[in-house]
Amino acid sequence: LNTKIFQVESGLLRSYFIDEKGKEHIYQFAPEKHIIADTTPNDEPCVLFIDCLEDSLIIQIEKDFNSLSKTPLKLAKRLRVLQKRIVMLMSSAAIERYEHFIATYPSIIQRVPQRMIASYLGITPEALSRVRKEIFLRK
Amino acid sequence: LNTKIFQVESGLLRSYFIDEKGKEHIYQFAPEKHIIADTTPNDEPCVLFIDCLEDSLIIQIEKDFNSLSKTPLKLAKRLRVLQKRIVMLMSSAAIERYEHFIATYPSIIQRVPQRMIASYLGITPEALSRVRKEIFLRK
DNA sequence: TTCATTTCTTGATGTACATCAATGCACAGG
DNA sequence: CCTGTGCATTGATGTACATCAAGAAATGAA
Repeated sequence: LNTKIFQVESGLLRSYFIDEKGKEHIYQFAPEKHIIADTTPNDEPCVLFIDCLEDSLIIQIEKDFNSLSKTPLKLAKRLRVLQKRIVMLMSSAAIERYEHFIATYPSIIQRVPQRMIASYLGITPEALSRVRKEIFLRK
Repeated sequence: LNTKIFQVESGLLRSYFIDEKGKEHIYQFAPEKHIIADTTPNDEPCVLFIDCLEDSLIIQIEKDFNSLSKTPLKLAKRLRVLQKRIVMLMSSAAIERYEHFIATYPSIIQRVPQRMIASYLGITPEALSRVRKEIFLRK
């Protein structure tokens, strides 16, 4: 069921969703200390799937959204991440989103295959490959 | 300064940002009962501008993010909206985003010019005009 | 090692949207 | 009444990315 919030102690999780065409999109990577959740309203079916990318230790920090008064700071942090994500999706080209990603999550680059990063960035693996080539050629 | 959260009692606000090319993108519409904020971290400059689209009555509900324990439910609601927004931006074509918008915010359509809805959807006014024509021709 | 499987890359082509430019259409002020 | 001034529409063209297809490179199992 949805409306659960988890905190990652160690390891790496991801959440992702499947669109109408069957295509998978990674919504979030959650390394150590991050929280991960499907915030779909209770009366709607979940949209996010969550799974482990590495062996991980996870704590369930709240059992539903109606009793989360102890964790507002973590929620505020999530809001910041989501705001930045939306701003990037609306205004930046793929290459800029990738550069922002590696600046923000340098450690994740080495821990997941490129196609997952592409999926997180909202582009195809082919497009990410070309973006990386472009960055490489600039130097 | 940023890190303030406002609740709209009546009227209609928007938040928007300007990208590197000088293009404006509407981040959020906030009609009655909605909350609106720039959740940029305190140590970074604000990215969102907020202004009124109608005469409005606004309450500042928290003066900063470090003392928001009284409003976690509102934050949870915002998280849901943002999650849906990201899912739509990543997986839906402009026409689907528009149809979702009119289903979700039917009243806002009549209250703001189309170019603002286009900006919220992440497309140009021209593209929205064509989307609307397409929907009209389907009937 | 070898073979299988998955991932990454590269090229050719397609498409959804942006951009640019022109026109139409309201509404407000003279 | 005209006449701006912003908004919506339409057409022509451009572009960033997707899709499809093929090969190369990495990864892992026997």
